[in-house]
Amino acid sequence: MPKETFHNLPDGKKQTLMDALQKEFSQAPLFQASISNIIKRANIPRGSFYQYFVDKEDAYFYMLNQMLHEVRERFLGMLEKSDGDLFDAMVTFYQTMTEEDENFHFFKNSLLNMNHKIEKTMSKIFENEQSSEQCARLHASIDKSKLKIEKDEELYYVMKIISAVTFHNLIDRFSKNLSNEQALAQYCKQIDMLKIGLVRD
Amino acid sequence: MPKETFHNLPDGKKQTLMDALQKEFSQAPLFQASISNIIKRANIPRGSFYQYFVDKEDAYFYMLNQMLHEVRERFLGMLEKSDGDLFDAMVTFYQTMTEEDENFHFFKNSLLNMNHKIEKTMSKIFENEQSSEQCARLHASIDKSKLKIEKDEELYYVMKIISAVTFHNLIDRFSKNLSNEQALAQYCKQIDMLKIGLVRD
DNA sequence: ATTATAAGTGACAGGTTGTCATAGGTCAAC
DNA sequence: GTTGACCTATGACAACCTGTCACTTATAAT
Repeated sequence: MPKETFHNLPDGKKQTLMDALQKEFSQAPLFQASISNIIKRANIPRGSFYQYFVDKEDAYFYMLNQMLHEVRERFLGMLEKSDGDLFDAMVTFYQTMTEEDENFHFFKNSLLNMNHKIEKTMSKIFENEQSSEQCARLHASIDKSKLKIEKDEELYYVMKIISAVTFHNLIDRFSKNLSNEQALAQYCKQIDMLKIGLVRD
Repeated sequence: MPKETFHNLPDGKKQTLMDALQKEFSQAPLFQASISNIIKRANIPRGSFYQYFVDKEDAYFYMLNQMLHEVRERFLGMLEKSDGDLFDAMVTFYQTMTEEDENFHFFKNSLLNMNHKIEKTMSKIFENEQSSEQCARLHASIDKSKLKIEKDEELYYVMKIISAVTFHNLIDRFSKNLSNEQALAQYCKQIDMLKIGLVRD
């Protein structure tokens, strides 16, 4: 987490710094991004950076969390719009993630170089930890009657499966540079298979 | 790929170097491993390393591929032993990957810091690219009559789904330090859900 | 004005990487 | 056995990067 000092910063300076972070992390994945670049861009001295953040990771995860908050809201919105149909919402979600908005390159880099810490953070979009309070809203928005689950706990596994497959498809889309149409078709195919199951009755 | 010079090395020296690589990459993930450490361990001068490999990545992927070759053989063996039942074989495979053999830490590091390039390489275990010749043996070993697929092409998606879920479970197992029993139970649960499908009929 | 507390700063030590000029070995041919 | 072609070995080096720290400057409160 950023240090107190960062939060005390006047809005202008804070924004400049955020922009610098955003640019650097859009250009290179976490492990390749450099603090030197960031401070050059933000035009702050080296010492100041360490006044605000513990290190590169700290800054990165701050950014990432900020962005994910929006994404999560968007996802919950989709879920409500699709009357609690998890699969429909996921497909819509998948599509928005492949659209080239201002955060496209940031997410692309993050997905292509996703270690377990990044993934854990990203999974918050579908907040899902067993016994988390935060996930109440998610649980409330999903129409469970459509799902083949008996206990609430099983929803946890459903979410795990779906998010695993979704992230993998996004990564595939980016690493192979598939067209949006191709990638979407593949994703939908897989979602369908998840729905009906993989073994013959 | 390692340079010619590496292959020309006398076996003893080659082995020493491989051991040094293996140790370094077991101790730290690719992005944190250092060439300086490797050459210290292997007791070779800096210039020599670059005589053998293009860079750290080159050395890493050489190692990884070597190891994966064995793993793949093991997996195909399991598949045959379980009479072509893909799901049974996967569960056995999952278990062997969580056993603490000599390569345990190497794979743990790789899984916890798996970018798309590492993942692509690892997926070779379940070699599966559409229109690849290499995957003939895999296709031959799987009893497709047990699967809900119509065209051969659909097997591609089945494998994608299963490997996505499997890798995610392995990562979960390692990052949360679950016990083998706990982790296996969760994995089997998810495999079952994949088999029968996620939506109510 | 004085003092305490917070923030800003850049030179620096210690580490890393990839390169390159130089030195050393091997082997076939003359 | 000398020559030259070719491959390999070597470590000093430039260029970079990170995290720290002693020091300066600002702000606020008494």
